[in-house]
Amino acid sequence: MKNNFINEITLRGLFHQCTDKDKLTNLINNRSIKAYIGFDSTAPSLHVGSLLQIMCLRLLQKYGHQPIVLLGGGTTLIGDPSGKDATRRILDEKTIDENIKKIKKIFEKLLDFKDQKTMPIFVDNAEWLKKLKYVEFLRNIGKHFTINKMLSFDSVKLRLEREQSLSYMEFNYMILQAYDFYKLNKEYDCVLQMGGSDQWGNIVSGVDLVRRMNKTESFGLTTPLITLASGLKMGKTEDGAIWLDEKLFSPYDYWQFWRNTNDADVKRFLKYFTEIDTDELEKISNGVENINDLKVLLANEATKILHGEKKARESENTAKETFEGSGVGQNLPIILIKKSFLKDGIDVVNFLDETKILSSKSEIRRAISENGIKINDIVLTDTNKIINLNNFVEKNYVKVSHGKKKHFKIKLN
RNA sequence: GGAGGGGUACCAAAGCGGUCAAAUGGGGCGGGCUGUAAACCCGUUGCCUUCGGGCUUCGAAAGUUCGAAUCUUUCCCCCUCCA
Repeated sequence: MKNNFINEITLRGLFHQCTDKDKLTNLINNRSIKAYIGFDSTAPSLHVGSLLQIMCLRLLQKYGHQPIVLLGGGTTLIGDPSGKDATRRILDEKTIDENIKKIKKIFEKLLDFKDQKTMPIFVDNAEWLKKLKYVEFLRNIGKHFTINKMLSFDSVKLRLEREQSLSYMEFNYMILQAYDFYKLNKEYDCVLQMGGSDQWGNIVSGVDLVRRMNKTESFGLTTPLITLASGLKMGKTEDGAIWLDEKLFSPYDYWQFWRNTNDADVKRFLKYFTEIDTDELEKISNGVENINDLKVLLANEATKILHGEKKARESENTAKETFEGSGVGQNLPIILIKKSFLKDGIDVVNFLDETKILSSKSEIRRAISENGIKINDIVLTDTNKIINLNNFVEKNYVKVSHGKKKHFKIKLN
């Protein structure tokens, strides 16, 4: 029974909890609604950690509802204490604005803009938050919040229990987020706020505030917190972030990320991150002999959603050529270096340094001594090997590999 | 405002005059096994090097000393308790 949004997210395992599931189900069966999710604008791109929420928005559109994407220029200035041990780095407004612009572009790829009725609405809460007057705000909004209750929310409680400081600024975050919902409810008739389960407290506060201020019922719905089989949070590590912006993380790398999913996670991820019908999925995963085929399916579908069909195919082919044949994948990242640089021949260390594949000469030497560098698929052992124009005569590129998975084509310009 | 504790590499955390480019754990990277998986095992993890070494790092600056992450002074930042 996938006749509505709630059923489908439930089947896909995206449903965690809802303020009133029956009533909300009833509502969405009767009319098209608007629902919002707020996204952090602390980085110039979203990463896979936000993807689950975005999938929810896509499903929302599928069932004829309209998503509101809130890019939190206002709340980002404050910093959400949820799930954070320490105070976040506070960004300046200019950076946040730039981030918002870039993040919008990503949504343009991920959401559907064709149908006027379900076309996403972008809002920036800086618009209203920055205009707030303190005393007025305290009198009108602040009176609806009790400290007693606020202290009971996990985001606050945990910080206090661990005796980690929580600034007054951060403490106010949930009020501002609640205020966002109130505003969106009032001005856009937005009746649903969604988010990760860590947002529950903030969301419920919003639902409460809407009831008190606008005298209407609104709903909150959360998705489960996705952890990997390894226990790690998805896409959360600082340097290993899987960015959705292709400038930061190429489609091929993105494809590879999904292709390398842990066995234990594949079936779940197919439900979360692809839009293959759940019954269909059941059949496919039961019928498949080699789990790697499922990983390829996942990689293809997930890449398709973000980068489009063509990029997905290209990535698959490149991967096939690179890993299954001894050939060179067509779409391996290409690195250009100046012809003049090689004119007189140069030792590999400097050659590799010029490609910027590794970040220092020490690292290059180390990699070579660990047998981690291949030139045209031959392990490089000699640090003094000379690379010159002759290496580019036969083919117009040299293939350089770092480890088993990172391959590059070096071309001259 | 008063009293105390602290800032060490990507992160956590030891070191408290030389043997410290800095223990250990996590993370990262490479190798092995394998299935481009997990688990496990091994190596590696500041920069440069003619591979002898050289150079710059332990919040910032100045100083003591033959010699400082370690001692002194000033400054900046963080935390805890009291008012």
